[in-house]
Amino acid sequence: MASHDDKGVKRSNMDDNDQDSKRIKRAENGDAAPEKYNPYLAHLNEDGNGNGTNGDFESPLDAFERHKTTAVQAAQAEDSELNPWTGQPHSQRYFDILKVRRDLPVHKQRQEFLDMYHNTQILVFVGETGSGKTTQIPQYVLYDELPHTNGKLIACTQPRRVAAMSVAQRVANELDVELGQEVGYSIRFENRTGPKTMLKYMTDGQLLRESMHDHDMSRYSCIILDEAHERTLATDILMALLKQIAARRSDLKIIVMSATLDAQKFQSYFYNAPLLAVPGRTHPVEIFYTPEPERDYLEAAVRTVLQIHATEPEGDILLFLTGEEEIEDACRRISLEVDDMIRESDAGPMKVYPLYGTLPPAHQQRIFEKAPEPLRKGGRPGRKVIVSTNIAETSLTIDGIVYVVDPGFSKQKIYNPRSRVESLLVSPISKASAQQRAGRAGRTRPGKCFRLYTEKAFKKELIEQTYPEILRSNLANTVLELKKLGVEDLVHFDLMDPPAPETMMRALEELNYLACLDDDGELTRLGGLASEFPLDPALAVMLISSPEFYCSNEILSIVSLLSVPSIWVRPNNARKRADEMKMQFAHPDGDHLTLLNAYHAYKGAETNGDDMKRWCHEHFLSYRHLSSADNVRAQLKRIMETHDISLVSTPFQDKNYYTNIRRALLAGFFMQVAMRESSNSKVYKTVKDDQLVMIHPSTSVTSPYDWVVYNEFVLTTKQYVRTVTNIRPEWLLEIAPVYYDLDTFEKGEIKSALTRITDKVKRRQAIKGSGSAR
DNA sequence: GAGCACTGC
Repeated sequence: MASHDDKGVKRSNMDDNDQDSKRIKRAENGDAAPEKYNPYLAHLNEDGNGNGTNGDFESPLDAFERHKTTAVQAAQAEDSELNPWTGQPHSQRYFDILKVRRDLPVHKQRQEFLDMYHNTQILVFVGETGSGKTTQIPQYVLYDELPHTNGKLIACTQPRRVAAMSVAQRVANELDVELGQEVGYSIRFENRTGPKTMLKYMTDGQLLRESMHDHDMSRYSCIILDEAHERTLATDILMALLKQIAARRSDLKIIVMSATLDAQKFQSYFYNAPLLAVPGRTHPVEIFYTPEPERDYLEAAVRTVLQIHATEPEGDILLFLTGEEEIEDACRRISLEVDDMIRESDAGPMKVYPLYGTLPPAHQQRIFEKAPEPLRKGGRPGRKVIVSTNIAETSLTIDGIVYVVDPGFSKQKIYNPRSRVESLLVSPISKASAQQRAGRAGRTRPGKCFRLYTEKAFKKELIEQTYPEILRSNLANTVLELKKLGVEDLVHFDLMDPPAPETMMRALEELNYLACLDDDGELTRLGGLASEFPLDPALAVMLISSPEFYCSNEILSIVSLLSVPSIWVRPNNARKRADEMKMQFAHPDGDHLTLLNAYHAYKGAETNGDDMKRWCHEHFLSYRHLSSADNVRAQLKRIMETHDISLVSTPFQDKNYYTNIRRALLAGFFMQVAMRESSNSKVYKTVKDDQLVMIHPSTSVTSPYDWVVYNEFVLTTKQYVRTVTNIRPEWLLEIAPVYYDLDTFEKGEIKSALTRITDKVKRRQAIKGSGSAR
């Protein structure tokens, strides 16, 4: 990100300078001059991409006054022959889309929106699905902010990349401009904006990253936070930051957009900002509850789907379950039962589709296939049922769903600051989630939602909103970001839902041990550097320290591989072969080293000119995740280069090649170390936390030493440490002397083991010393 | 001898 961000900063300065000179010129000519005072339009003549447009055109916008425009004025400009932003003739498609846009619920309230926008700095906007807020509001702002007059951009954030990309494309079409020109988007790995860009869709995390180098967000005149009700970590931090920035920058406007449920909360958080609500456009959904609680929700879910198929009219079904295994199981059971139904009672055909995030994209696409035809002419209609995780609640919308089956559970991340463990737990959903799920049935016509819990449970037991991410996460990364963002006082940083003090303390403690924060809580040089990387602090510190261990190239690869989903593919019907393939890459001393071997093999085959998709398939490796790791690696490498972190390797023939890497792992992960309970035991105890753990069975470590460093702690049926590598305990005292300071170490087996080792090392050194003296 | 809800930088 460093390189293109640098460009971004330079560019915006250029624009500003450009703008200044134009502004002066404009002042000389007086306000009426319709001359080309538009820095964006000026490029049309220069860069050769302007299709020969003449920048000297009379735009209806010339008569507009910033923050004083009306809906009528804007509509007239939109109706004109020539595009007011580019001077190009409007296409027929433009007018076709314009007609549709004017039919959106939000359109009726354009003037009302402008009146409010003109009179406030912060505005809360509430619009349900189908209101058109994501595409229209930024355009209404565009016609009022007139970015060509001050060179500042309008930003609209989204929690997900796909949304930022697809909405930007849609709005570019609506404005009849080319994507990446006047309208663009910016997401990790892809910046499709240019010197002419006025409206920029971006991920919330991307705006947060940007603001680390521009604390006032000075490039923007208006920032729109969309889908704020989702309460992502990035959105929560942005809201608190924007509250502060708004006090410093009276010229910055902020719009917070949300679905209805929590609107008042946003309003009061932003000093009782005015609120505008626009109805959505959805069909009614009838809700059914079970009279009695269900003992086995999976069984009940399968039964309900079959019952819908047998008794309800045509229409597709969406069933929400919690995870891959459960979904595959349910799909099998439904398919079997439907076969029986067809044989026994002449039911229509039903196609069953699983849907979850780790499913390859090509398989995900299958859910959009049409429902099957009746088995014979005039037979009972066919339908499809999609069995999905929460991914269908927000990320993916499927048209044609008429029936939703909601057992009321989802897997949620929870964080326990005491044990410092993040884990996934099947938990009851919130009322807001239940409503969102039900809404999925009413997108194309009136639908039905079957809740597999009682109405009483819905009212009394479900919480209103899912807890925001900030309350469910390890905040080490966030605290580091905030320090870099210049937030001095974390305790009084005005977050909408402040996390537990213990979570904050844990994060500060962790960053202090990593030497990212000093004892006064101030950002150190290392901390500043670590915050430049889009990584967890431990990974960043490991990467920054790796040149000292002569293996930064290798650690860079390992860090990238640890930053993407698992590269190992293990299909249910070929587990044994997959495990055998993995053995080819296995390094006896560590899973980190095994990952590295697989990556090197991958790069080798690539250089060989092999068909990489095929190669990966043959070797049971995920092409998707390996190429994504490659992408991450390139980004991290750029950041290392900009900060003069050298890329070095120990020669592969050197006997210390792997030892150096194993030692470097400890530079970041010295807090994630476990010691074997006794020499024959399979049980390990984690350092300082004293958790009893086993090594995850997926490991390739054949003969575990008494000490291992681990990448993650997973809590499932048992407590496991996953991705482990053998280490020598004396390295700990050498590489992390503060954390392993025996004077402050709590009494126990680990302390005594470490004490024995120190003594041994001392003795050895004494012998060596006396030996050389002789 | 297990199993990755979902995002994001």
